[in-house]
Amino acid sequence: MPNGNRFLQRISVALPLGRKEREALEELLAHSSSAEPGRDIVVDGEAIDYGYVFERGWGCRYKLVEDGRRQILNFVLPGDYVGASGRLVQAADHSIAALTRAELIAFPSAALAELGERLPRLRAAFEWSNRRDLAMLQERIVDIGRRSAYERMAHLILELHQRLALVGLADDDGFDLPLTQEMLADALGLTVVHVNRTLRRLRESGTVTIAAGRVTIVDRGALVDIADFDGGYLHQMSMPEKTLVRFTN
Amino acid sequence: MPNGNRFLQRISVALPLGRKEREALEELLAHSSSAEPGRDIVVDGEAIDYGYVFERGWGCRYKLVEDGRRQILNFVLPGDYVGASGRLVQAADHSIAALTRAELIAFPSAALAELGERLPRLRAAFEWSNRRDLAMLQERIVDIGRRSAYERMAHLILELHQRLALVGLADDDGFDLPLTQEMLADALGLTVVHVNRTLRRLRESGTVTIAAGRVTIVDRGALVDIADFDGGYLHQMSMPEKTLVRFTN
DNA sequence: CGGATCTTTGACTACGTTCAATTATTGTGG
DNA sequence: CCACAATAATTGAACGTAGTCAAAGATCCG
Repeated sequence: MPNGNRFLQRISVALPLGRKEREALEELLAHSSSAEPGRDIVVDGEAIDYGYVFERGWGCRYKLVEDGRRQILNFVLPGDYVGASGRLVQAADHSIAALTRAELIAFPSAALAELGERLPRLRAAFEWSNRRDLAMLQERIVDIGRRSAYERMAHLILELHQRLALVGLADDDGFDLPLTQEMLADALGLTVVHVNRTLRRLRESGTVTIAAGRVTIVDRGALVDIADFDGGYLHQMSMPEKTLVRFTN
Repeated sequence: MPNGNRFLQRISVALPLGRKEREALEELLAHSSSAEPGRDIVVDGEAIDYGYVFERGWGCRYKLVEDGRRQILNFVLPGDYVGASGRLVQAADHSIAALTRAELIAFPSAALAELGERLPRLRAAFEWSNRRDLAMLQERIVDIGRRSAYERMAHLILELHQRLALVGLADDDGFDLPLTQEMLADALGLTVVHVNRTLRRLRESGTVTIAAGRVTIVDRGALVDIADFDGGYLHQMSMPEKTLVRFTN
């Protein structure tokens, strides 16, 4: 399987790329590498010259506050693009880390922007990716700001399930979750202890089980109810056909 | 003062636009209108054909959860652009409302995208705006997820102060704040009651006073300490000159 | 096998919510 | 311009969700 495939697979859900775009991307590919769990790929405040596609493994975008507390902004799954987009940003405004062993492809962001100049459809693909990130961040704000720990956890599980399903990494009854409870806590704005108790409650309610790195969804309907979940924000931003044709060269 | 000025003023902080871009924007201008306080400008889930610049007045982007609770994602200040960006989204993934009487300019998003096709520098301006929104959302997540009510409030006050200062709507010792405590609560993920108590604490600590629609910053240094504030995320994404020249036609 | 990391549980604390009532403040029609 | 209604701010008391501190199991991994 050639490099860049995961990303192309992912992006194609919203916007099928033509041969021209695919080829250009392949050429652009700077290098692929693998990152150890815990390793920072982008560091908050430092210059950022590359964008990255996670081909395998999980990562997260996060920020630290003064006293060392961490807030995870978003989990990064296989097929996701992170890092520099466009030529606007020179310093990263957050960090990106690998949470598991991960395989990445790096694209030099300057060249990527250059390429976007010539290929509007490719540009649209990245725009789509940005839009999706924005939508997820917004949902996360609602989550943390206005939902209880219980609802939040249910919501996150459903979001991950849906996102993973889109790249073939989940089946109907669950998915592999390579995250510690501390990572969940950092994403949900909770403490580890409370995450643990929340998971127990969910388990005892008979809706979902998390154990041994595996999430088993027992009663999805109940979970959706708890979370007030509507996955629309995860793909509503797909390209309408009317718009698509405009990009066809 | 011609329409679009606030926006041009705002956008120029990051990216001075040339005559060509200015003229194109002026032509594009669909209509300007004013909105009553509380009026929805964009409704979550509905089609969205326009982008809007707030020329005067405050607004917010928000989402509702099932039971009616509201989470404000972000405040919209004079000079800010909101709404459709690019051609990717057809249905809004959040609502936008006027919080005070507001004057807006509407741009048909399709035409805007069209225009962006021809004017890379204009496109970059909107990209900059999106980036900034993203940065603010991220900071809001950290705020709500990992900071206490006290810290959060201090942080919001400093953010608003800085943003308003950039458009000449604040001076060193404070700014006019046309928000009710309920709006603050909805933005910070708190209840009205707790916002009230938090404001009292801040007042009693001698750092900042909020009364009669006016924020008076007494001790900015102390406030920055409380909030762990670094305003970098609000303008770090300005265009470096090296990049700027590339856009000069 | 043994150390480190992660999970789980208990007891206690506290930040923030809820419910309720009172006091400003604002806006509007008579 | 006042009266009255509606909205907003403020405070108290009781409650509950989530945090803190601490310790014991479980699991992972060299």
